[in-house]
Amino acid sequence: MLRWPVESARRAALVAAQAPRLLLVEGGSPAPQAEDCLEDWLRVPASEEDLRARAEALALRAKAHVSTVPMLDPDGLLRFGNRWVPLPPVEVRLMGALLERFGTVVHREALARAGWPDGAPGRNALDVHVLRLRRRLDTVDLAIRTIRSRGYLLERACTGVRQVQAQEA
Amino acid sequence: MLRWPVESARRAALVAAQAPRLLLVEGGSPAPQAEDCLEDWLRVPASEEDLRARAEALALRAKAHVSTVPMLDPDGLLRFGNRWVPLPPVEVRLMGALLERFGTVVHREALARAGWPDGAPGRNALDVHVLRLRRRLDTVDLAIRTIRSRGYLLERACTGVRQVQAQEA
DNA sequence: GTCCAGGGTTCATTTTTCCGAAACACCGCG
DNA sequence: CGCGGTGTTTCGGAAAAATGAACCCTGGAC
Repeated sequence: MLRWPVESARRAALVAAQAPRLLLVEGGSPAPQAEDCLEDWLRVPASEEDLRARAEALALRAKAHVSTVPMLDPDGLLRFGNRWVPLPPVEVRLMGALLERFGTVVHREALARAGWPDGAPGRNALDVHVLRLRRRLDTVDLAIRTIRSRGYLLERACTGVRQVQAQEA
Repeated sequence: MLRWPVESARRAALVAAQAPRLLLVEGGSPAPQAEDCLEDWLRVPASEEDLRARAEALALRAKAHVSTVPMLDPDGLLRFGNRWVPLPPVEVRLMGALLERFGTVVHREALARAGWPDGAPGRNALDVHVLRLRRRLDTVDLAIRTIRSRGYLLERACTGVRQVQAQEA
C-alpha cells in the first residue's frame, strides 16, 4: 500500500517484483494506469471500509495470481507452484525475458538479446538453450511453445485438451 | 457496467458469462466482493475521469484473461476465450479480413486480396487455406461458414443446438 | 603448471511446419 | 445430366526449428 504519485518509484519496484499494490491517490492526481491484475487504487480520503474492501480483494487476486505466475528468484531459482529448479546464468536471462511476457510471444531476437546482452553468439545457440530450458521446465510444469517464425511463448504445461494428434491407420 | 445493488441479478449473469463488470455502487451500500479479476467497483457519484480509468483498466485486464471477441495478436496468435492458436502468415491475413467483418460475409474476392495483397497464386489456393484455417479454428471454438457463391463468414462455432439463421432480411 | 568438471557454443542431422499445385469428390441448381 | 463453385487429400520443395554430439572455454583442485 503506497501513496500516489509521491511514491511512484516504490510502485515501479513493486511492479518489477510482481507484488500487489494499492495506490492511495492523493489530491486531484489522475488515476494511475494499472499494468496488471495486481494493482488497484483509491482516492483518499476514503472510508475505512472501502479501503479494507479493496485491500482484501486485491490480496485475494494476488493469491490467485501468484500461484499461477511463476517467479524467478534473484539467485537463479525458478519457482512455480511448490516446485523449483535452479537455472544456469544464460537460462536465467532467457527465463526472465519469457516471464516478463508470460503468456505472450517473445520474439527470437528479443530472446537472443535477453540471453546475450552484448553480442549474438551463433545463430542456434538460442535453440540449444531453449531445448535445455525446456527440459528443466518439465520439472516445474511449465512449457515453452514455439510460434513458428515469430518466437516463443511461455505457459503452464497444458495437461488438458490440446495436442490431439491424428492417429491414422 | 451496471448499478449495484439493484442490478445484482445481471451481475450474476455476467459472472457466469465470464464478462467484465464495473459496478456503480449507489448510496451507502457496502462494497461488493469481487470473485475474480473481471470485476471492479466505484462509488457514485464519481468523476467522469475515474469512471473511465476504471473501465479502461478493467477492459485491459479482461483482455488479458479472456477475450469475448476473437482477437488477432500482432504476433500471429488468435485468441478466443481462454484459448489460442498460432496462425501462419497467410492465414493471419485471411483471419484479419474475416475478423474485420466478424459475423458478416466476406467475399471470396476480398478474402483472396487480403491473403495475397500482390497477386493471387493459384485459383484454389484460397480453398485450401480456408480449409486449413477451419481445422485450426475448431481448436478455439470458431467456425467459417460458406455462403455459396457469395463468400465466407466467421462466427463462433455453435457446437450446441441452435439454428438461428434466416433472421435477417 | 596440469587435470577435471561444468557450463557454454557450434556443427551436422533430423523433424516439423508452411504453402502452393494438382487431382478428385461433392453438392445444389438449372 | 452437366456444370460451376467448393471441399478434401496428397505431393514436393523450402524454410524454420529441434535435437544430439562434439568442442571449447573457465575456474577450482591438486
